[in-house]
Amino acid sequence: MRMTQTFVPVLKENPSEAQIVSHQLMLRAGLVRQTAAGIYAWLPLGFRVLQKIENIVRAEQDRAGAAELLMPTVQAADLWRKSGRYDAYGPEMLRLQDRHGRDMLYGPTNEEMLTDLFLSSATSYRDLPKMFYHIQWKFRDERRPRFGVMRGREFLMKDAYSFDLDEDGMRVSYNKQFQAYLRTFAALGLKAVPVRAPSGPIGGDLSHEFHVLADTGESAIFYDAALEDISIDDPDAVAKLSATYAMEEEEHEKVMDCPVPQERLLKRRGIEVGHIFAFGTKYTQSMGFTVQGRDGTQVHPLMGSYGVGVSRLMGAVIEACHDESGIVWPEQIAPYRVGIINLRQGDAGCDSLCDTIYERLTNAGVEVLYDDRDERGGAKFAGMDLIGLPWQLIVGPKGVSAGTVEVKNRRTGERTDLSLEDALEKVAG
RNA sequence: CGGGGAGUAGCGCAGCCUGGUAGCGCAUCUGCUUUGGGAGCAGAGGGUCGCAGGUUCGAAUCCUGUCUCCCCGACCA
Repeated sequence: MRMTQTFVPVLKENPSEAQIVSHQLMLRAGLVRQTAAGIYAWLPLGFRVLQKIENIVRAEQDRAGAAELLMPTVQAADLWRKSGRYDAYGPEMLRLQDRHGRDMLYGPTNEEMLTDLFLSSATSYRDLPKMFYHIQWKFRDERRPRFGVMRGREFLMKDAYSFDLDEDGMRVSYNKQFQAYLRTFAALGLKAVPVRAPSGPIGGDLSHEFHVLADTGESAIFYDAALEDISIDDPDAVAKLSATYAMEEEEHEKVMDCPVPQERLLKRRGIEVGHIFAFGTKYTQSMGFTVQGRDGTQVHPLMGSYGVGVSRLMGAVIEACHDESGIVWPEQIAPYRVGIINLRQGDAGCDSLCDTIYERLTNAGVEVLYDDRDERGGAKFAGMDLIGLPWQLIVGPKGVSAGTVEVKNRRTGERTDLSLEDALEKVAG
């Protein structure tokens, strides 16, 4: 993509509404723009990142055996009256009426809808276990939206729902999602800590929150240093992690005798990016969902639900991956892999070398953003650093006459002059 | 929802106290000079001062109402 063809409105100054660094950088790098409190438009660069995060989440859900579907954003109030949550949910639910005066709502979550969908076709224990997920926009009318995309009112969320015949099965499903979460956050280049959580209003007794470690995180978490030695590739990772001490500050303070010796107890800040629950029959009971068991009796399936804040993750990644100059994207989710900086736009030698690089990388399937604007070098350098693509190829008159291209690694700052061939190879990965 | 703050040019801000018809930086446009880390000079364009009432000869400025946004707290992916 050429910079002159896409839309990347970078800002030199910090917009006054942004307080935390991820919010500032998202606005400055032209990823998003706020349209109302807690509601954002995703600009071309931000949208690309969002889709990449989504695809990583999707890949791990598929691997865990969850079936993807897509449920609507607008739901009928009657569905929620069945479960009793229409009245219980409170002002965070955005309620509306259609032209006939029917009560509708913009979905804050989908337990009712999915249970209702599955209930009519699942009649036997043979239909279980089953796990579903979808990635959809949700709306929660937060009292105070803040931190940009990290606590918006409208947000993109992956939520998964599992149905099992018994406790053991429910635990198996729960662990599958647990494992999927470990893989997902690792694939995003993040360090995430599973923290035992009070399950709150959804109910049930088995629940974990996943916190991405970042100094600017909202919540403080305490955990056993041993947790850091557990590899997610360990087949017993879930069991080991579940057994290792990790608590949010508030819960930690309630613990009388912390089982972790002082010298091994770590305190870090984290951003909650995922939350999993196993809550049993809460909705299958209220929604009247039963299947016939092996012994002929009717039983309520046991459910779990599993959320990942997809749009929030972008904020979390930036909190964890940035420096003074701007964003430093992990390669997997960078909007483009390579940025080309033409230092002398309009100079025949520079233009043609840039065109060659652009075409060859594009043909090789490498995602490239070519800054072909008629701007001075300084502005292009600063802009490219701000946007944070992993690799920069810098083309100027000096290099053109010397037959070299400068390759810069955004993360390390390392810069090397290479021949065209070597530069292309280095950057192609 | 309680407490605080802010709405003036695309962005960041001053002016408001002590009413007299709007200014600065960045950005934009034109020209010239520049060109390897957000260029220099000269010129130019752009604002119903959030909105609605009121006071006044006269309101960005004073009064009332209202909308929006931000921050701190209590709740959430």
